[in-house]
Amino acid sequence: MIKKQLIMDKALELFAEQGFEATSVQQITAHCGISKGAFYLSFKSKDELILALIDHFMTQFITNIDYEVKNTKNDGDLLYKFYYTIFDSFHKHSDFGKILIKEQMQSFNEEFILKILAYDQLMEKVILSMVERLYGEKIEQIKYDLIYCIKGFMKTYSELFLFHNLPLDLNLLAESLVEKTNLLAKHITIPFISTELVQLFKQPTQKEVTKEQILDIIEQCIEEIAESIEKESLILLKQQLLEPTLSPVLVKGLLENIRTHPHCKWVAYLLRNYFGF
Amino acid sequence: MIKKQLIMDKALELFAEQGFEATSVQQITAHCGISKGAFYLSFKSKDELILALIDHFMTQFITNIDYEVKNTKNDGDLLYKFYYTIFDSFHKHSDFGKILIKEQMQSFNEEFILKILAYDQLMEKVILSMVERLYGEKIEQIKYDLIYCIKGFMKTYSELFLFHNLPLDLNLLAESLVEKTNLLAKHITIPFISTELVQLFKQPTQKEVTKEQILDIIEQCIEEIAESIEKESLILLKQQLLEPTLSPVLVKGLLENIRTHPHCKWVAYLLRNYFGF
DNA sequence: TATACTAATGACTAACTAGTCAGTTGTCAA
DNA sequence: TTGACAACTGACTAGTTAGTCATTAGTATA
Repeated sequence: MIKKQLIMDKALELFAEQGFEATSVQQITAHCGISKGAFYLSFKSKDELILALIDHFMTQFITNIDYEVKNTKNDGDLLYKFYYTIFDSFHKHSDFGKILIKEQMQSFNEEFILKILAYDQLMEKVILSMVERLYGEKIEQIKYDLIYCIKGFMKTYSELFLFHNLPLDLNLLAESLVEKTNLLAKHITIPFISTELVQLFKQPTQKEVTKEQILDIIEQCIEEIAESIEKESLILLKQQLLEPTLSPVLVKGLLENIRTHPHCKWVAYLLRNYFGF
Repeated sequence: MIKKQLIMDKALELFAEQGFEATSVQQITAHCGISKGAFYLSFKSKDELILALIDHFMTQFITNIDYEVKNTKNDGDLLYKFYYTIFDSFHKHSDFGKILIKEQMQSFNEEFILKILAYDQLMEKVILSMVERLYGEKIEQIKYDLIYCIKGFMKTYSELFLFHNLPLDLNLLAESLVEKTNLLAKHITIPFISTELVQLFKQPTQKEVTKEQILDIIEQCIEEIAESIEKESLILLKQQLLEPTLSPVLVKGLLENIRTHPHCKWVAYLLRNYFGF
């Protein structure tokens, strides 16, 4: 397990520099100081490593944003916190950010694209819920344009510091983008992306996660982590999922317990959605 | 020469699908119906092919936009024409557009990155001149933010139709983005990208093209193209470059003669800048 | 028809790749 | 000390890659 993490860390560095395909398993193992065989004890294949990386960071990423959005009570702070969290994550995990921007689309492997696309749509969902909460029905006609503008800001402004490592004033960046977003939200009259247009490319993916799938993931999580409050909470949450007995406030408390544990973030996100928090 | 074009066309299709590295020379030659040896008669290496592709499309691309911007007399149409031309080009050369978005940064080869970066800066220069002409000194403080927002629009909105091939209403798209751009230009008060910040990452590249370099390129161009008005014009322009004798209006006419010829577009762009049109 | 030249071929090399597996090492418990 | 077991190694296979070059096909001129 610790070895798996080592490989993922070191591989990420190389991928960010050279890209997936240009990086060989040889290079990765050399960079880790382990043998080729040891690599294949942790991962079935090179592809599995890549998928694991995507899952690891994207779940972390979306989970953070989603939590921030859902738990900011004051609407006035919401956009600011959104941008701040986004760029803070990008900055902290700049290696993964580079990969994401670089390799975001059809690199070769159908599975990668679908995975990244699915996560991209989750992110859109989070942005959409934020936009709707902030601006209400007034922006019904222009909400998809707004989402695409926000995504545009995220892309161009993150490149600015991902690829030239400049000193970054996160506070100013967030404030600046909040102003831009508010401006667009208040004054756009000519939307380009209609609801019909969105339907046209939203057919695939977007499948709901079933209770059984969540149970599987909890199970896996329980095995992975050591004896702790998080583990106890997970076990109780699993029972709650099978047979609801606890009151909502208790469940919410249990979710708070596991919220920050790196291995539980994704489960926490799924459960929050499942229980309707 | 005709074979070179064939290889570039067919390679582009494969690159757009699979990326540079995932596409082998074998695949390219098979797709062209030629032998491996024949490939190496046209290009010294696989890298040379890629560089040639970048040059071919980027020069075409920037040249088109630059001409459109410089030759639109009415400021009211300028932004509209800019967006229209950009997305029209992206749409027509969607294969190259995909590659550009995908592979825009450090894929592995230092030379590619520098090339694309240099063209990117040329594009920024064109956008900057347009923004300054449209909004004047009012936007002095926010002009770089404006450029980055425009680039953000270009990125997100082009992905929309590059990767899901939807029906595209170019007119509506351009109008919609014109409105957004004007909104931002008029109301932004909190810029993020200061002039100092720009200086920090603008050190490399951006070298001016010398008269001698232009002469070299003209020479090459004259050899490449058949006997024609374009060729005659080129020869006269070359003489003008060595020894200015013709009046500006005549030079401008000669430039008009070569403007649309695919092999001369880049030369025309360089000469326009050199003669100050 | 003979000659000279260029265009084109594809088997070949050397260097790489992902993935395997027989064998070695290290670490425990008995 | 012995035995059992898991962790680990790196030479190995089978395949792909970019690039070369002796050979051949095609064409134009004398």
